[in-house]
Amino acid sequence: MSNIELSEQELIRRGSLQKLRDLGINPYPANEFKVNVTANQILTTFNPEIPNLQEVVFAGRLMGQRIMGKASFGELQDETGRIQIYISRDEICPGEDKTLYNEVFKKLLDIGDIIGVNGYVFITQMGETTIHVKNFVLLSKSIRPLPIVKEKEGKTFDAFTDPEQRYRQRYLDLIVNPHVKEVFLKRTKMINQMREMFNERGYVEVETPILQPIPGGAAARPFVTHHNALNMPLYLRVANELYLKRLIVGGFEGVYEFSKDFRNEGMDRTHNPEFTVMEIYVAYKDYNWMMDFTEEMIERVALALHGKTSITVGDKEIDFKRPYKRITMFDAIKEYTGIDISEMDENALREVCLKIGVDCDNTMGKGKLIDEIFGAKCEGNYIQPTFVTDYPVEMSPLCKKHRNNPELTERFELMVNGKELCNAYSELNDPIDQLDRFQEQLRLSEKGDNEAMFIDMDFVRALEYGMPPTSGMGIGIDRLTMLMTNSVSIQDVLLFPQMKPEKRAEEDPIEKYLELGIPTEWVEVLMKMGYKKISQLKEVKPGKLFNDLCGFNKKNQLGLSNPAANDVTQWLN
RNA sequence: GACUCAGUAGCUCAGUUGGUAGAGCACAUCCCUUUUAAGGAUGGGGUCCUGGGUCCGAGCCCCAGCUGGGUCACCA
Repeated sequence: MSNIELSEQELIRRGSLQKLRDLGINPYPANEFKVNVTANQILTTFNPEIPNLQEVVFAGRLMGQRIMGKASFGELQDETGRIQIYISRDEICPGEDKTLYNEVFKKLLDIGDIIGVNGYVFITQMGETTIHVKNFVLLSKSIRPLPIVKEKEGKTFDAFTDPEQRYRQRYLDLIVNPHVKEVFLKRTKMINQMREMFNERGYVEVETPILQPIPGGAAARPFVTHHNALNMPLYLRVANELYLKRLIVGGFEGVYEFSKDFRNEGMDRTHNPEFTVMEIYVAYKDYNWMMDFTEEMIERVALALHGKTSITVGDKEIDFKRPYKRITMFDAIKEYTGIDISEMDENALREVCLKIGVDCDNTMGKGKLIDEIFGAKCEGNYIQPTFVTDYPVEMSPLCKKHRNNPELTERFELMVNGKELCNAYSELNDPIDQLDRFQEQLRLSEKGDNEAMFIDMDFVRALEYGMPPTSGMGIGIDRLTMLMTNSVSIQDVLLFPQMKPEKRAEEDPIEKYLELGIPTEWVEVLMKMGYKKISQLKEVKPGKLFNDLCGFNKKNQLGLSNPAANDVTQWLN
């Protein structure tokens, strides 16, 4: 980047960088810097009566500076928080040479620089726990100014809030918005809790293919890619269900995976094209067992994160204390519409839809119609955790038929805050039934249902060898994190949410300008003035360009010697 | 995908029938020195998202586009 593109503050910082080097200070030293304490440890353990922490070594990012002649204060931020530092000139510079204080600390350090200090901890007259610095060393120079966020009495000033910048430059968000880090620490803690619980029970964490020849296990539009050596299409997985069940066939009796899945669909507050799902499969269990297991898991997560089961989500209070309400889908529909659909056929259901104002069309089968009614009239009402069970067979091609009713399946979804959080089955292990269901999906697909599943014949073959009765459950980790951290957007629980690429203005390479005989220094000027392409340049009159160039030179005090009007004319020919 | 709101200094934001581009913080210079977002004084800093149009004149009005937010639709 040429200097002409930089803001004044960036230029000043680059100047400071050079001055530091001139003073023999390496702004990016290589050696290890051994700290022996964190900000949080200092703030929580310092006791002025002992006193402890009299030889601390600390490193962090300089987030504030209050310079006052012979003595200064600053704030350093490490992973655990912020701590004030106190620096006095004559301690840092005991001799005649006061450069380290007057120049380096006061002028050449900037907010954002990472420094290491050693000294002792004390409490100022104002009652602030502070490191009294005996020495400091620059560990990394920051040449781009940070947004300055200030806080007093819980009130935030000049908060860095632009969502676009926060998501695109998450590193910046994390530096200046400490509460953001909390969300991600909770996310990790949540995942660790779940993993711990599964491992305690002897279930095995596995990894299954992300690149799949058949994108099975869910009905969703996949991302497609191509393998060159095999010359075949491959799909990013939309689910890992069929692979985990193959492992149950292979003799594992409990397997789980935290799985990044990919769906080529719309993006909004609750959908990102890549997202995380935890799926677990346990042999010799059924969906009733899995409901108990799921309750236990979620209650455990809530307790680990909040120390209690009742959590505020938006304007609602949600209690994750088990047991959760269990209701069949038919009863749920009866509860909210007053209509008993349990004996109805497709036509009767379509009439119900018309009567209660639920959109439907002729491509919809029985299962889809029921799903629409449930989605429109019931789903949003389940704020407290509720297991909705026994879905119609048409909607659940991988799920075992209900032991008491072949039109239903042994499936449950856990609804929380009006949305689906978990999905679980007594897994279908009858290979002949499975093939029938896949073929039914194919028929639905031909009928126009673009959400129907692909057929995976190898999976059917695996079932033919015999899969033990198994229950499986999948839970959206991003959605669970949103609930547990009271976040309204999936972007707030993903470190790097998907964004459209930043648009960069097209520009011709410098060589093209040089070919026209334009000197390098003037190419930079032209770029800065907005002539990013030769074609733009060709459209302007030489006289105007000449005037503009000289004017720009003068206004910005570039100190260049102006070209001759004739030269400019030559360039444009 | 539809509708809607927004984009102005490094950050947060003002900007009056359309008439010389503003504030606070940050930055620079100087003065002061144990301060709690902000000591004092002075100063520098702008592609008003981009491209068209209307107009004597556009940050402002009109059209198109880009990026983002919100609502809805879609999302077993």
